Amino acid sequence: MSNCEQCIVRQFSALKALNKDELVKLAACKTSHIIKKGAPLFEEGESVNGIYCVTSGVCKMSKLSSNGKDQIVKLIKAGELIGQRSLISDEPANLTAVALEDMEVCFIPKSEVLSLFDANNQFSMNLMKTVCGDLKETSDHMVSISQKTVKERLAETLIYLEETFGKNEDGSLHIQLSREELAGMVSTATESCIRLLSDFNKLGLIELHGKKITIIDSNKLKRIAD
Amino acid sequence: MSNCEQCIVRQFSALKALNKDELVKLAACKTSHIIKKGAPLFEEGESVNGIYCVTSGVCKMSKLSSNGKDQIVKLIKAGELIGQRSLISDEPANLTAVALEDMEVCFIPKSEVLSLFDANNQFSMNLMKTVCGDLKETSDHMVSISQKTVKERLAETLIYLEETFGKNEDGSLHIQLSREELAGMVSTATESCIRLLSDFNKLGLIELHGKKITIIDSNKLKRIAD
DNA sequence: AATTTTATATGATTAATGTCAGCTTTTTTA
DNA sequence: TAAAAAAGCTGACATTAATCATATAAAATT
Repeated sequence: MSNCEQCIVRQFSALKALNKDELVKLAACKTSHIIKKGAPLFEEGESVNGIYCVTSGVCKMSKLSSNGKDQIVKLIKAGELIGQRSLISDEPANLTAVALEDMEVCFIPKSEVLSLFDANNQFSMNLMKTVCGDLKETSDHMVSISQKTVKERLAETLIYLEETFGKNEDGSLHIQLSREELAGMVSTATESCIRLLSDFNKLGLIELHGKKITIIDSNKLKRIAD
Repeated sequence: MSNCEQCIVRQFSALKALNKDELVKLAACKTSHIIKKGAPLFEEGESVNGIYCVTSGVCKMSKLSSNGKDQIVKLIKAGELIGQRSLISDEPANLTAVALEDMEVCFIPKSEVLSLFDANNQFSMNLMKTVCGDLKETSDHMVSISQKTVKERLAETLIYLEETFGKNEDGSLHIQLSREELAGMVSTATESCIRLLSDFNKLGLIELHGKKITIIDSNKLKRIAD
C-alpha cells in the first residue's frame, strides 16, 4: 500500500484539498491497480462504487450507440479522477472507460469519498468545479458537433491532442489513437477521418508515418478549426 | 419582498435542503423579476454573479455559433435554477438564457449561494447532483446528435417536449416553440425541421395547426426515436 | 384596414458525409 | 516465420441534409 502524501498527481485533482490526516486515511482504504491497454475500468451500466484516481496513462470515456459506433465523450489523463459523476448522482456509469495505454490507477471507495465530502468543504468545492468544467466542455463539444464540419472538427481535435497530451521528441503526437478512435472523437466515419487526414497530409498541415501523426502547421490547422 | 418559506417551487431544486433560518435570510437578500417573453436573463460571456430560481415560465439556454445558428443546449422550467455552473466555476456565462414565455424569477446573489454552500452540506450535495444530472443529459444529447438522424432526433425532441412540459386540454404540446427554435433543439436547419414535421403530419404521427403541434401516435414516434 | 415584416412551407439543387467494396499494409497469432 | 486477422487506405456511389429560391400565411406595424 503506497503513500498518498507523496503522490504527485494528487495536486491536479480535487484531492489537493486533503490534509495530512485525511491523506493517511485515504492511503489506508485505497487500492492500486494496473489496467492494461485496451482493458475497461468499467462499462456503461455498471455500478462503480467509488472513484478512480489516474496515476499514469490515458483512458477514453465513450458510449456505444445502437449503430455500433463508439462515440468518445472525453479523454482522461494522469491526475484526473474518473467516476465522480455517477458516484454523486448515485447511478450506474453512463459511459465506458477503456485504457488507451497501460494505466496505474487508485480506487477510492464511495464511502470514503462521501465522508471527505462531508468533512472537507474545499474538497467538495473542488469536485464540484471539476464537474462544472466537464459540463462546460461537453456543452461546447455538443455545439461543435452540431455546427462545425468534419474537417473543422478534425483540425480542432488534432490541436486538442497536441495541447493536452504533448508531443514526442520527434514532434509527433504523444497520444496514439487508432483511426477508428480518432473518428470516434471527431464524430465521423472512420473512412472520412482517414480521408481528411490524408488531405491534411497532402496540404502539408500534418505528416503521417503509420500511427504517428505530426502536426506541421498548427496555425493553419487552428484557422481551419476556427 | 415575498417569502421563500411559502414558495412551492423551492421543493424542486437544491434549495429544498434549506432550513427556516436560511430561508428567512434568503428572502431578505433575493430579488424578484419579471422577464418578458423573448427577453434575455443573461447572455454568453456576461458575468452573472448569482443564480436565478425560476418561479414560473420556461427559458432556453443556447449558444450562438459562428454561422449564426442558435443551438439550444437545454430548456429550463419552473423550479429549476439557472447559472449554477458559471457561479461554481467562477466564470462568465457559457450560454445565453432567453425566456420562451413570460417568466418570474428570483435572483440570489453569489455571496449568499456560497455561504449556503459552506454552511449546508445537503444543499451543496443537491446542487452537485443537479450539475451531475446536467452533465449526463448533455453527454447523452451529444451522442444523440452525433449518432442519430435528424428524423430520429426530431421524434425524440417531440416526445421530450410532451413528457417534460405536458399538453394543453386540446392535446397539443403546452410549450410553443418556433420552427427555428425546434430546429435549434434538434440541431438541424429550419427547413429540414419543417419538412420532417410535415412528413410526420402526413404519416399521421402528429397534427399541425399553426404553431400548435399535437402528438397523435407517441408509440410510433418513440419507435422512430429508438 | 393596408402594408410591411416575419414565419412557415415546399421544390430544386448542391454539398457534405456515410456506406460499400476492394486492396495494401501492419499487427497478431499460430 | 508463415498465416491470419485487423487496421489503414482509396475509389465509387448513395444518402442525408443543407442551401437557395420562391410562395404562402401569419403577425406586427403604420
